[in-house]
Amino acid sequence: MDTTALANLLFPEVTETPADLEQRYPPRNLPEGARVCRMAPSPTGFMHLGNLYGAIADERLAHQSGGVFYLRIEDTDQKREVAGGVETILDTFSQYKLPFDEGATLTGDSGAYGPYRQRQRASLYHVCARWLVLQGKAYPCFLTEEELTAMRETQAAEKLNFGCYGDFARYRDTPIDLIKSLIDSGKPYVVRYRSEGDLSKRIAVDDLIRGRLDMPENDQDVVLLKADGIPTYHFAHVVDDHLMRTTVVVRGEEWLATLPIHIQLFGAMGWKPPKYLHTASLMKMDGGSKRKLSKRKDPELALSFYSEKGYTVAAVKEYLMSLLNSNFEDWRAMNPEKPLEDFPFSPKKMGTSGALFSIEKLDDVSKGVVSRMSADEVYGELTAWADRYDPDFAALLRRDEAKTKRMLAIGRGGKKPRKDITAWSDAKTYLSFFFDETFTPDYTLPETVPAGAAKEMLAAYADLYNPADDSGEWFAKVKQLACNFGYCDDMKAYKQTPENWPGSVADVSNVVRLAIAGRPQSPDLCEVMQIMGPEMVRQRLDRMMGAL
RNA sequence: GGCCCCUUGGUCAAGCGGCUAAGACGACGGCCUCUCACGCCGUAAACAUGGGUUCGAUUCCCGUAGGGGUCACCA
Repeated sequence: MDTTALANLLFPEVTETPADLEQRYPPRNLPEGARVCRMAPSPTGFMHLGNLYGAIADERLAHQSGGVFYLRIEDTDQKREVAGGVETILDTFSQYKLPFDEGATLTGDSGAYGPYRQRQRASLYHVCARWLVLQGKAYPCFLTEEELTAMRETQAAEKLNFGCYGDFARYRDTPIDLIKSLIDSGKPYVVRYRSEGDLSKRIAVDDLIRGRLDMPENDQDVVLLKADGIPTYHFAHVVDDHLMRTTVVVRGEEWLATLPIHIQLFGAMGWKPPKYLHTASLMKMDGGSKRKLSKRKDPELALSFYSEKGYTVAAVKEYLMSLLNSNFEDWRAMNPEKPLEDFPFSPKKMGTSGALFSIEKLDDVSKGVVSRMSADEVYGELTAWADRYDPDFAALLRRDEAKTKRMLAIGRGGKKPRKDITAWSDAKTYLSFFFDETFTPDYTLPETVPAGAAKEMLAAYADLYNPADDSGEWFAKVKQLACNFGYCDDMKAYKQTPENWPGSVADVSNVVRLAIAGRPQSPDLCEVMQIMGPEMVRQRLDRMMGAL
């Protein structure tokens, strides 16, 4: 076979060789140990937890080592591409504060190893594919979709492995004249790698978290270039990660099965493969068993889910980091105030089996994160969230900015801060009683207080109430009120012999709480009343008395 | 079906030949307490299974089972 003639027939426009590309994209000049990692999403308009999970590992690995973290857009599948897909990707990474050093931008590229969109790299893949053809390692294949399907059925019937290999690779040794006439007749074709691999032979590959892997060689003639001349993932990965000088490829474990293909292709090109780090997939409990999170079935996989609920960026990252590195939680407990970037991230600490995503755990992490924020920070983030998802609420927050901040400051800042807020959507619930517009009281009284008594208590309290009272004076008055109505003002005594009283000071204070907050729970009532001010307090006392 | 990965409480997980098998979330109970939230104390709860190797296996090896993934001109 005259491979030169075949190469010229297939790639008449190609004049360069891989050696030329080596020159154009020389090895990076980086200090020893610096890692080059990439985030390589498809612009499908859908960013999910898995993307972020891997990206955090990429970003940490790169930046912690003084290396490069770059963005490459894998747009080789036009069918799945969505308008604005790249914008979504860029927005997500800027929102989650994972800064790229180079890569695709909204309008083009930034960096010396571009282009960073695979479709724009077509000529690069062609140079490499042509070279493989020249070496006799690649050939055009004219198998149609129907023929491929039929092949698979035969293979299934005969209990053989699926795929295009050995004798099934019918176009391997097609004479060049026939190839030429098929091409001239307009028959579409793909370019396949001609595999010399043998399933009975083994290869060893090292994975950064799994250690040495022992796998069979690849014997499949995989597609390098699709009929439209655009590469498949396999070929694009090899060409791009080599020419872009990636040193660590972080990707999901679903790529483990095709790793022998990649190793084979790197070998065929005469290139050294990068290091690999295959992450465990995020799982979810479904019925009785675990399964990989699916974007069709699981709304919580989409990052937009967390934005809408108002989970903070910091909380989602912290939670993901705790899944990524098992010792992160301990480190965080020791270093509650340090930025995430100070944590010494290590691939060795990553787990190999799929972690079940737990929203309860996220909530716990989230409460901790929010409780450590200042009232001003909470106000700022909450308002920004409301601007986007709940403008009416945002307007209330702005109108009463100073008071809202004081409300948010209750129980904040000490050693043991309150943890009422998980995400901004429930901050709204938490604050709802504070604004007349969202105040929807439920005046269900404690069982120990009849309506008539409650009304009298409120009237009596209205007389006692002094806006200037501090918490000591405030509570003294509530106790006095309790006594006046024959309720016990000593909780210890009451718990010993509850039958001696109609109820306790807790019930009495809850009547007042009901009037002020419209519900049986609230943060420190005295503080709340001070923030509301006498006018609002009296209004609310009157409102409840009227309702009873 | 072939191949690959994985297997410690409900969940996330320490462990890396000898331990009463950590810790966290969740659950439950209690304390604190004017409610709630916090905090504190406590309880229940695990090495999938069968063979080896060894004085000794959660830990090493093999098998089995189970779970997951992958076998596209998708990534």
